[in-house]
Amino acid sequence: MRRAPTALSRLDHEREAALRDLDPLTITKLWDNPCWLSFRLNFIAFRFNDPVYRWIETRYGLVRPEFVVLYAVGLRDGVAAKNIVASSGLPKNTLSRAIQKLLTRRLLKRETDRDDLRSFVLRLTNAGRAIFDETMPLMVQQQTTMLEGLSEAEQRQLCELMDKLVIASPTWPNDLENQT
Amino acid sequence: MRRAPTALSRLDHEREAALRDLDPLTITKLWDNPCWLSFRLNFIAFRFNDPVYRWIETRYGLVRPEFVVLYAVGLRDGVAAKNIVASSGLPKNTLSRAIQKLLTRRLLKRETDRDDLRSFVLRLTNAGRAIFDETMPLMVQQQTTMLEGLSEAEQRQLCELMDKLVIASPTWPNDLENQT
DNA sequence: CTGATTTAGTTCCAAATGGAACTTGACGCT
DNA sequence: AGCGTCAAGTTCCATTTGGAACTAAATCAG
Repeated sequence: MRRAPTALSRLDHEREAALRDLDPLTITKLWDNPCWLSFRLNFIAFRFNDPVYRWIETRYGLVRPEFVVLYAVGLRDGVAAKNIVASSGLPKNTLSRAIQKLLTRRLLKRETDRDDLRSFVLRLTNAGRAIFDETMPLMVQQQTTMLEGLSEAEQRQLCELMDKLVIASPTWPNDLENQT
Repeated sequence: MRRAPTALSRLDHEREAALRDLDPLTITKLWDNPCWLSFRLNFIAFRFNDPVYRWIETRYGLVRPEFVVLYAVGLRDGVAAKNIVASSGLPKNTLSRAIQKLLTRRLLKRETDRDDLRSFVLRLTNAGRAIFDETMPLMVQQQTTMLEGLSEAEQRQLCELMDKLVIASPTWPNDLENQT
């Protein structure tokens, strides 16, 4: 027996529900698309990002780049703008402005880096930390909900597979044309 | 034996390379982040999307929303703007403009939908199809390269796990606050 | 059938975005 | 030390973006 009958029918039921709720073009992009990987990645990521950014915006009046900064500094106290640029893919002037905004709102503070006078060390203020601490559990909850459809073992598998991809990523080409 | 020694050392070598090439903050976001899922999704998706969009822009002068339209119509001839809106998450005015641009560049044509006179049926012209046909193999190649670090079995696993997530996605909340 | 509501797509305009130039400091190299 | 190149962050400004209002067609309620 490959799969328990109940599991099968449940999956079929859910598949039906999914096919009913999703736009036909979305279904094509997900299941009839040679580039299934990127579209599924984007699709799943969007179902996480979109609620998070809308929450952050309506609750705290922080727009996307601002929250990117707050979250980054929350995760790793003392980073510089350049690190956020490198890790987010956002242009540095956008992030510069986001940092200014957070500074004037006193959610962020900074001091010049003793080792590199061009650079600043960023830290959250108590108010900034409060937003981070309030938001993190909601984000974790959203992630938990999203992973609930997978068993413990499957969640671990997913984590490991994505780990392998990330580890391999430095070898991937940065340009389409450089593929021989 | 859990893992062949060569595989282990190879992984360690690659892990070291990854840790060396990536910004410290990126490493934190990937491996020391309660919300590992979304960041890894975004990270891997970005390594695909970014080369693709830069190629499309420099090669054909198409910006992101324009290529989103071209790709969507290429995948599924006869879709309407509303489908592209629903499947891409881009606002409808942005897509409206992208469609106008493609129409004037004669990469796209449209006819009114006989069943709904508000709506249009979109199709690629030969010129539009040529771009799609030229780009698709490069995108598939990029995807293949990205998946090369995984075995056949692992690739299938990844595909199935993402499938399950997508199938479950209609049950995920659309708002952070609605979590009880 | 008629009026009220919803939907597909467009237009308007204030705001966000991001490439490019700029400023200041770091890091070669000789 | 002196000069050329590079890097961190900011500023400038033309372009893009996207919320909101709009038009016209479809759908629903009575």
